[in-house]
Amino acid sequence: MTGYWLMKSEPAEASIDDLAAAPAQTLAWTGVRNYQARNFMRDDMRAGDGVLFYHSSCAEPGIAGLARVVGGLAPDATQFDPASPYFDARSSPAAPRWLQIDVQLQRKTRLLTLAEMRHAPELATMQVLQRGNRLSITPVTPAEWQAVLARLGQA
DNA sequence: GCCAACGTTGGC
DNA sequence: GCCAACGTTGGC
Repeated sequence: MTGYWLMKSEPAEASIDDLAAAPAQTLAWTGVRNYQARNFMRDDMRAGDGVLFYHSSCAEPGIAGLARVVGGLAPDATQFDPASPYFDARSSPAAPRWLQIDVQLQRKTRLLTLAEMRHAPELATMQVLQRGNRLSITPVTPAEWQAVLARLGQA
């Protein structure tokens, strides 16, 4: 049973092009500091799961590419680094609070903008579009995944 | 830069 | 356990 996810990243920090340029086109997804999103990584995300790579907090927010989870669940290294903006003084290697997981590029797509997503009736149920949603990782249903691929012309 | 919405913190 | 204050997210 393959799962599907939408993962938000600020392109100024990690864009789809950064993912494409990374070794093995794989990045450790660090910086998640929300328990619900962390629990998705810990409990529900599996190697092989599909990922919609979403650019947030930028001029043109939207889905910028497709990726997949490739495993590598581990304590998020940035929580122990005092120089990192993601440093968490209340975490410790003995009892890490935050996790990272490895994500590999599948392919870059045209930008499916947030505006277009909001106008697409078949995407209206997507959690990322719900009012007040702030989660950086949200589950995507198989129907929503297929609808996104269809809209990208890559079904 | 603004602001709505949400999660977390901490006093009680 | 409640809830007000605060900080963060993220679109606009």
